Amino acid sequence: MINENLYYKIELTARKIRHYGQSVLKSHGINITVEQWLVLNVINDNKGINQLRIGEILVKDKPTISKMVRSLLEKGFIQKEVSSKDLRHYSISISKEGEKLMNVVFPVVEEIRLKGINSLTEIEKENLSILLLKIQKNIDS
Amino acid sequence: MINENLYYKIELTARKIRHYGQSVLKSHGINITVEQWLVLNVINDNKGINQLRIGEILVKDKPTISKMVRSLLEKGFIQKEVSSKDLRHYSISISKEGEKLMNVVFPVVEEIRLKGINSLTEIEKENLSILLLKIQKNIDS
DNA sequence: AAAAAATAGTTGCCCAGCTAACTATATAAA
DNA sequence: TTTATATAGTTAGCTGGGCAACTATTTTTT
Repeated sequence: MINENLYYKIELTARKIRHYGQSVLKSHGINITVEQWLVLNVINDNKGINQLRIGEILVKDKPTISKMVRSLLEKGFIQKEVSSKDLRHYSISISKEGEKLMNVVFPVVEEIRLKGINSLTEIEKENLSILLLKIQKNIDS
Repeated sequence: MINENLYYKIELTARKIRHYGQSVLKSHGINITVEQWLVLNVINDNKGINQLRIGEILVKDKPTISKMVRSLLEKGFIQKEVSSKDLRHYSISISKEGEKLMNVVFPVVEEIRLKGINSLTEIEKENLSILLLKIQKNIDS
């Protein structure tokens, strides 16, 4: 049975997390997707970052980041200006609107994070992390 | 950092598995997606199944299954006929082409499965499974 | 200095997955 | 029996993510 397949369990868990996260954001009237939140978070941690670097951090490709940056820009949560040093780059940073949003979203994200992981001990979390990284490493090699 | 987030590790692992799986299928000249393979597999295990039930097994919604069934039908891998008992249902089964494909794909899927999981002990796999289900259960509750 | 290669980003096309609204059939209630 | 409700499936619109091909700037080679 497919449901006993370990890969499928990983995939399904990821999907449930995303789904749950999205529903909590929505219930708080927050108008961004989980993925957009991740991008916003990276930009917040790395003022003036360029798109390629965002992609490296989140392990997403250029077109994906391109589109997400555009939608965050349209929503007014970030700023994007051509880098003066190298005209191929853009320098991306959080806008004031974006900062306001971050403050609202942070506690909600914490609520989401706790919901699924709360009942795991530190050791369990560590184990889970190690096992996932082991699988990733096998695949990458 | 986002990369240390446990949710993100689960999500990233899932994405890497899918990506790797897709590339191996492609390298063997197999013209279906990983997701389509899952659907095909469920149909193969449950002759005459209807779409809703496929969705229940794979935890996917009706529109998703509807589209995937259509594309598998267009590729000639499955058959779809209205159920005589209840005209709202379709009865779906593998075609001869589909069976041929299954025979080709099975060993490839096994190769994919082993690549990531091979180095885990039975206990590790069991642990991983338990931890993932625990998270799912927390989220569902 | 001119040609070739590398880099950052965008666009277009396709599939997966979510929501909401819809059709059609079957079942339950009034 | 007619009306309401439940069920199976489809369609449409949106986002995420994958690939390939493209533009526009560097940087490297020759």
